Amino acid sequence: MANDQPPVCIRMEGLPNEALAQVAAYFQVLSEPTRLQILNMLRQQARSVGELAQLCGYSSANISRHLALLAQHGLVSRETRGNSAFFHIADPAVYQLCDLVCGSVARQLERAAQHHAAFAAPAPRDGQGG
Amino acid sequence: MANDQPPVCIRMEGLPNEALAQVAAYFQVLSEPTRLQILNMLRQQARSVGELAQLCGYSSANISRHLALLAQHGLVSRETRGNSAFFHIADPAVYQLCDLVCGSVARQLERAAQHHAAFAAPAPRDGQGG
DNA sequence: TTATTATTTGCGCACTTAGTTAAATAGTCA
DNA sequence: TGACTATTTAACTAAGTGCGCAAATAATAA
Repeated sequence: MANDQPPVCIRMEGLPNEALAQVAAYFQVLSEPTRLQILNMLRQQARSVGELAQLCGYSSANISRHLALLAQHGLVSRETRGNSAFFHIADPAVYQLCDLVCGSVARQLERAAQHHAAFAAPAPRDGQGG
Repeated sequence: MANDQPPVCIRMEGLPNEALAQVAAYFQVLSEPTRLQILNMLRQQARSVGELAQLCGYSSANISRHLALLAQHGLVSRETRGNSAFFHIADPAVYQLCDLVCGSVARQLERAAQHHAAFAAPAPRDGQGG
């Protein structure tokens, strides 16, 4: 399977509330640092539950639940190997998403830093913060 | 006002946990149907708190809190007009994000529907569910 | 000034969720 | 079969969140 991402050209504008709830649910899956950590670790290769648990510093039970949620929303897929469960990324679009958010967060942090600097400095002279 | 979105080329990969928490926080802001509704309503024009409250069917207090959160993360901006507070989109990138998620959700729903159909019918023939 | 309208904030309630430990389930090996 | 390992699920706790109501705050009008 090379390209399983058809351009589903859908816009959120005009979506009924039911559909908005689905979109919100997807965002909610990504609203947890631990789950983002997991996604980061699966970026290069598939990993088992125990492996991810050790890397994250949490219990296997906890990571298993996170993985179940990620799988439920189609972000990761499960594969049984021996008596372990390996998970790999199922929807690479999630990385586009995360990178977009990283950009927005970075801009916001920059703005906040300038705002903060405006209180520390007596007069805003030049916008070339350094 | 042309293009105030410099390509901040940041990837989530390799981000420290602190930064991941910021990214997660941004996603969390978008993980509420009411807030997505608000963003949808601000797509075309700025609106006041009371106006949004009426359109959403919630109290002004509730909408005010949602708007404060959105503003705190740089998604909307506040502007005082008369004795009303008007809010407008500050980070248009949020719509890219939402549309991307709409695509992922749509793909996931399609997959789920096929999965569901596989259980309902003995042979996958036609999708005319009633 | 007071009256009116709009927004924000304090408080409580119902509900959700991330984390734990312990028990249940699934798969491998002898 | 039983012993062992890995994963999942159940039960629970602590913390967070959305909501409405009511009070506080801000801005306009008289």
